[in-house]
Amino acid sequence: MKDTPFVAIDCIIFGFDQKEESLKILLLKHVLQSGETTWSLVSGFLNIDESIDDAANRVLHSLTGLTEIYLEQLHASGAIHYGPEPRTIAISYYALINQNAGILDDKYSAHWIKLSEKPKLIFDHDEMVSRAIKRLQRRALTQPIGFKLLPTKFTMRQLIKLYEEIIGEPLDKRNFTKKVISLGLLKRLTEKEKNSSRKGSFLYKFNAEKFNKGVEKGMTLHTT
Amino acid sequence: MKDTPFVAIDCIIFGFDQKEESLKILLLKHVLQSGETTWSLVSGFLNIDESIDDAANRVLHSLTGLTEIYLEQLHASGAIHYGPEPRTIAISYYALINQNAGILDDKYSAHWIKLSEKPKLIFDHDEMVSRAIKRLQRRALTQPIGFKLLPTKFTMRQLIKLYEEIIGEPLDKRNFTKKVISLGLLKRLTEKEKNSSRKGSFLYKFNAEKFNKGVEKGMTLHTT
DNA sequence: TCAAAAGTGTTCACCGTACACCCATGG
DNA sequence: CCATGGGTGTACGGTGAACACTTTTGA
Repeated sequence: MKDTPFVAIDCIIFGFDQKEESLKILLLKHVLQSGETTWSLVSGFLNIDESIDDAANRVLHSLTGLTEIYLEQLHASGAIHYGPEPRTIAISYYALINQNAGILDDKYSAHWIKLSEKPKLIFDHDEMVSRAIKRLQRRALTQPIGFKLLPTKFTMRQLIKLYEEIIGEPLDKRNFTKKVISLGLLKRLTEKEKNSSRKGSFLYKFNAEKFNKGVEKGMTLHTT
Repeated sequence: MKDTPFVAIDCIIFGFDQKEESLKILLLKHVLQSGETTWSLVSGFLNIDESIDDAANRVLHSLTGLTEIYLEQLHASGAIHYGPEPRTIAISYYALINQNAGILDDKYSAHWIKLSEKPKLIFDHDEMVSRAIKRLQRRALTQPIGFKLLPTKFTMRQLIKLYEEIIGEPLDKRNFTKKVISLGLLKRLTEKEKNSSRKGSFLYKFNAEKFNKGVEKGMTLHTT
């Protein structure tokens, strides 16, 4: 028996589907020789000559083609009698993608799945996902992290819908708008987006300077 | 070269010295053959046949004799070119000890060191400590976790001093007392502790039921 | 009698929350 | 002209924060 375990890297990748206005995660579909189908997180193994953060980036890039991703370590799990043999410990990361979660499917055999429609995953990946959701919820309420899931220009409606998806509760439009504006995190552009409504709605960008300060101060959001 | 890394477990163990009213961590002193002295966290290696949580408990117990400890995983670190060869990744845990941080020194060759007097530690243990302090500070402001550092019966003064040590700022006695009482986390006993003052001060215990609810609701503390 | 710690209330300012109507425009 | 989504302000209550004096009793 080996005396050191394998180290797996598992990534919970969140994306916001702007069309469906829903939060999704990127999953890999495996078709076994038996014909059975299983699902897993985007995963790989740590190489002996790379740091674990590098490994997470490599895994993410090689399976999705994505780069410059917000990535944060979540947890190391290493129960016995659960998961693959030989002995493996798993380090999970969660990632936020600021691109429309509807593209890049076929090329990489990864699929964007609505959180509410998530199939059962292998090993302890389900537990990792629920841990990632909790982390995302906590972060969203204390840091302006949700912005990392949106494209450069976005409407206030998209921002609200995104936060509603994350925390799983409806938000008050006026209070939310007031809050994010008063935090100074946003720049309203003069452009309007005209597809979604007859009136058209303003586009916003992030105010990058204030953004970083805001992370420290925290960002409390109104619910209901 | 091996293709899987060693997995180290490093524990940041916090204790509250009631005599000195200061927060301390438990460190191991190593005297090298050269006569040089180095310091490290309480550490060990993951065995192939135990979970990582079990490993943390084992390491903690074998080096301190302590059991039934509050333990929480912090982070996995695994940079290359830093730390021991052969390749090792380290999983850090932080622990809170509810016993007076002045005992059990000699028996286990571990030393309680004031945070302000912490020597430089080996590898990336300093980084782990600062991460642990941050975590403890955050937890202390949102969960009644600080109670885990006190004995069963304690005075309000001790509780305040502990929180002041944790967050590194003075607290308003009246506001703090009001807050913790209103949260219902405490039971005031009829006993008084008579050593610290002529008047004597009431002893408190935790209200275990409300304690767990309080964890969910959060506990905000007054500063200044 | 005095020193040293314990105990206790009030006021103010801010912010989170609830809540509803008019605007612009493409069809 | 009307349906659809966009945009905006006010009033109330709760809570965090500031702040000082009296009590007790061992030495």
